Amino acid sequence: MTTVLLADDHQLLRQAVRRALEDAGFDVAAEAGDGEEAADLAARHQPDVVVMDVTMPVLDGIRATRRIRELSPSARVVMLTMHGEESLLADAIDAGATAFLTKDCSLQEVVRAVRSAADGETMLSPDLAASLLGQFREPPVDGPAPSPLTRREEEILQLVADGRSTTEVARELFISAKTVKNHLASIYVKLDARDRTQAVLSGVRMGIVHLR
Amino acid sequence: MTTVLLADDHQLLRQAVRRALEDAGFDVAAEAGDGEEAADLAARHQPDVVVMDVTMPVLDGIRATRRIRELSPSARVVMLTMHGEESLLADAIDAGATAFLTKDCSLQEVVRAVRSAADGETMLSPDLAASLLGQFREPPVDGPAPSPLTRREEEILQLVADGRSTTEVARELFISAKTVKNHLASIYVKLDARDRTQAVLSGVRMGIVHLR
DNA sequence: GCCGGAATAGGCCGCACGACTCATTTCGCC
DNA sequence: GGCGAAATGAGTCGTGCGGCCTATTCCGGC
Repeated sequence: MTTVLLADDHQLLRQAVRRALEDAGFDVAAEAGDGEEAADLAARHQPDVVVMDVTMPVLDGIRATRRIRELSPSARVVMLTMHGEESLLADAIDAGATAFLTKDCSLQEVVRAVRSAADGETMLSPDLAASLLGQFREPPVDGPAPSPLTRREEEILQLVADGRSTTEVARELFISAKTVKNHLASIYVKLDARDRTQAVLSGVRMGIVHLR
Repeated sequence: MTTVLLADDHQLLRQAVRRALEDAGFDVAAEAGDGEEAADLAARHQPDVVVMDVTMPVLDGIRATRRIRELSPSARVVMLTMHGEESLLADAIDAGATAFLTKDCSLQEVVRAVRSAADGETMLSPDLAASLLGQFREPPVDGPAPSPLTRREEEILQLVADGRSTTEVARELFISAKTVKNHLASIYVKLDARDRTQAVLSGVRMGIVHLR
C-alpha cells in the first residue's frame, strides 16, 4: 500500500488531508508540524509520498524537500502552497518536488496528485498550469507578426544588432556604405525608430532580429 | 453522467481509450475518425469532454478544437499528440484545449485528464509539465546575474534603451549632458560595448534593462 | 584620517551617423 | 510593355556621439 507522510504546521489542514487520503485508500504513516520533523520522519518511515507545505516553522518546505530528496530518494514530494507564486514553483521543482499545488484546490486534487506522484508522475496545480500556459501563449501571439522590412533590411538590421558599424556592414555585404545608410534610413521610417539603437530594439521586440 | 466524444484516426487507439473511459464510469457517446466528423458529432451530441488527436485527416485536431469551441462552448477538449512538441501545445491551448497529453502516457493519465476536464480543470501531460518547468527554471539561473553597473549607470542605460538621446537623459535626470556621456563611457567599458546599441543589447541580455 | 569609487562637470577632437534629395538597375506583376 | 518596389549608389550638411584627459565633491570602509 502506498504510504504517505503529511507535513504542515496547521493541524486542521493535516486532518482534512488525512481524511481524504485515507478515504482514497492511502496509508498516512505519520504527520509532521515543521520541516525538520518532516525530514526526520521521512528518513524513519521511508514513505512513498510526502505531502508538504511550503511555509513551515524551523525548516521551510523547500529546504525540507531538498533534505528529503537526499536522505530518501525514493520519496516523491507533493508541495502545497498558499500563494501561487511562480518563483516558489521554480524553487520547489529545483529542490526535487514532483508536484506543486495551490491550497485553494480541492482535496480531490490533492488525492489525484498523490496518486500521480506514487506512479512517479509529475503534476501541476490546474491554476498554475493555466498561468504557465498563459505565459507560453503570449509570445506566439505577436511572435509571427509579419515583418514590414525587406529581406535586405532585415539582414542589415541583424548585422547592426551584432555590433557592426555602417562601414563594417557594407564590407560584409560587398556594397557601399552609402547603400547601408540608405537601407537604415528606410528601416528607421518603417520601424518608427530614430537611430540604430531604437531600430534594433524594435527588431528584438518584433522577433526580427536575434540576440547573440 | 459525463459524456465523452472520441476523435482519433486510429481505431485501435479509440478502442483502448473507450475501454479505459467506460471502465472508469464515463459514457462514450460517439467516435470520430477525422476532425470534421468530430466537430459535427460534437455539435449533435454536445458531449462534456472531447478527447481528440492532433494529427487527423480532413481537419486537424487544432482546427477541429477551434470549431468545437465555437459551436459547443461547454465542451472541454483533451488533446492527444504523438510528439511532445511545444509549438503544438501553444497552438492547442490557443485553440481552447483544456488539457494536453502526449500519447506515451498511460491510459490512467487519459482518464485522469478527462476527469479533470469534466471538473473544468486544466491538465498537462507530466512530461510536458516537466519540460515546461525546465524552461521555467533556466531563466532564474542566469537571471539574477549580479550587474556590474552602478545604480546610476543602470538608470541611464534604461533611459537610453527607452529611446532618449544623451541630452534628453541629461534633462530627465537634471544633470549635465557631459555627465551622462561620462556614465555611458563607463558603461561601455564595463559591458565591453563600443556604442549605445551594443550597451543596450548587453543590458537586455543580462536582464538589467527592460524592453518597453 | 585617508584612500577609493561614485557622481558630478568641463574641454577638445574627429568621425560616424542621420536627414534630405536624387539617380540607376533590376526585378516581379498586372 | 510598363508600373512600382527593392536594391544599389551619391552628395551635402549638421550634430550627436565616443575617446581621452582632468577636476571636484561626497561618501563608505579600512
